[in-house]
Amino acid sequence: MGKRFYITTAIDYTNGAPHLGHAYEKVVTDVIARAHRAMGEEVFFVTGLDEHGQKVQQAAAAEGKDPMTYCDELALQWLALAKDLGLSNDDFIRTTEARHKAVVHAILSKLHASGDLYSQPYQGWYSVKEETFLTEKDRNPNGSWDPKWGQVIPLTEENWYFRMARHQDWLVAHIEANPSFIAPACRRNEVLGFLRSEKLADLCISRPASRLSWGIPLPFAPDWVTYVWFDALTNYVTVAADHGDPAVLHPLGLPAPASPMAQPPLALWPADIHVIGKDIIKFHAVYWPIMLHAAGLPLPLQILTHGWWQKDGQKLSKSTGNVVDPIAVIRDWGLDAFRYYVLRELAIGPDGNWTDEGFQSRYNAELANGLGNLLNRAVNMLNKYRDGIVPAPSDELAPDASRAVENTSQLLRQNDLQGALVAIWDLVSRANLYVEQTQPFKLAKDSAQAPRLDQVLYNLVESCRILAILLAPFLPDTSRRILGQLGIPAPAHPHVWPLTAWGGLQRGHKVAAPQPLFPRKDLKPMA
RNA sequence: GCCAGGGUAGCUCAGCGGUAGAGCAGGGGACUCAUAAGCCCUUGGUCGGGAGUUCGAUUCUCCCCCCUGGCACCA
Repeated sequence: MGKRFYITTAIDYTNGAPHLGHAYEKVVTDVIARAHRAMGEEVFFVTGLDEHGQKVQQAAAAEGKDPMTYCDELALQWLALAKDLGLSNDDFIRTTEARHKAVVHAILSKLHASGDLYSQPYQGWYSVKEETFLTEKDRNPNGSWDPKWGQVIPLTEENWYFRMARHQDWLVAHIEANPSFIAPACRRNEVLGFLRSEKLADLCISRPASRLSWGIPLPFAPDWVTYVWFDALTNYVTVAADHGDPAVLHPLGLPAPASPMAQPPLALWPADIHVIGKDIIKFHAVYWPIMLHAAGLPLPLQILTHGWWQKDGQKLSKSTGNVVDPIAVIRDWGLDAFRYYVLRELAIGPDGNWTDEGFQSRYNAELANGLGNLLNRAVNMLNKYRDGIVPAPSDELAPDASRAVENTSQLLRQNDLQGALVAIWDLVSRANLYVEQTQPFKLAKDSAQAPRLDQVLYNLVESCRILAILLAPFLPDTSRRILGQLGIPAPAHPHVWPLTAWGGLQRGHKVAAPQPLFPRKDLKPMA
């Protein structure tokens, strides 16, 4: 039972419909998962939903539904998104599942027993209308409360807290000793910056059940439910526990689960990468490591933080209609066009800007004119001049192909998906240039040049075959379609990287008919 | 306010001591296998402002201006 490469997305909070940001994070994670599979690793990729909490409770009530029904209905929408995005996830976690409650209870019980949790009254100003405590920051400069809060009353409430401050020095040391723990580096610096300058406050981990019923009760104090942290973050170990991972079961004192999911048991924990958005970095780079440390569990190896998307230089906003609907883009342009644009346009880290013009420009220039046209002209010429029969191998472009494979592999290992696509397109450009330099359409007119034409055609279709393999993690469907046109069946297993070796196409092999991969589209405003 | 990172061709960015580069966009050309795609050539910048160090600064130092991100419950 070898340790699998375990990668997660953040779980999404189900108080609305999915948008570009959600879709982006999932695509990034999917590509990394597929890349590791391609390069020979056993991978476990999980995404899911965070379904508890006040907003869900309120949204359900507003629709006259009980929360579980509300969550079940929304979950269908999110499962559909995962399918539409072509995700290769191995599990899908929902925090309302029984398997999750068991693990949350186990962690909380362990921390309670070890004295890491304590209860304490909190007194503050409470908005009855909004059902939330207010702070001095919510107060108007003149000391009054904004009318939007309605009636504001002083309220005392007992809650449970998690001792964090005593782990602060340990965490700083851990981050310093593990430079790749928080990526990219600018995020690491930010986390170190505030960890060094501010003393961590203990974390309030509960809400009275009387005020928030939609949650997991504290195992040692059922009049409270656990509040977000131990509920949402714990999902990552829930999945491992549910698949029978002893690295989680033993420290938490959990029995091996009876579920079929745990047969055979998998070794998942610790996670290799948590992919998250920059907005939740403190939870993943500060709270989560401390929670795990206190519970005696190993830490994830990397918190990989991506940026946010804007549209036309403006913040995405439902109220102003400045949104990108990933489902609509996929419907109109195809899944791989969507995946390509978000991966190629934005490196993992900085914020990005979606423009319809940019999308169409990359679609036409890079997918249609670059990759698609290369395949089309290569397959077309082989059909036209050699009845689709592959000639004897020739290795004129082998060094270029192997450079592309080498660069792509290296960049993928660094999670530089954007850089890897650039490296792959270097080969696309090289092969297109090769056509101009060798002019096979002229060679075809002179029977004395037949041997030379054979060489050129082989180099072209073989380059296309290697491109299909390199693209498999990024554009799985396109990869299959290229192989299809080359008359090659889809690989039987995901560990395809050995197929990047030059010379895979055999003499005498018959390719299929050419068909445009990405039909060119006229530039016009997107629907 | 504090911390960090930036301000270089129309756009996105690389360069970081020896008087500027790429991709895209714009302009021109030869070709024709191809999704009128691809290929070749090309216009275009007092490198945010000022001072200093230096034989010499886009590159180093200082000051100023502007932008972005972070500063503890938004992917």
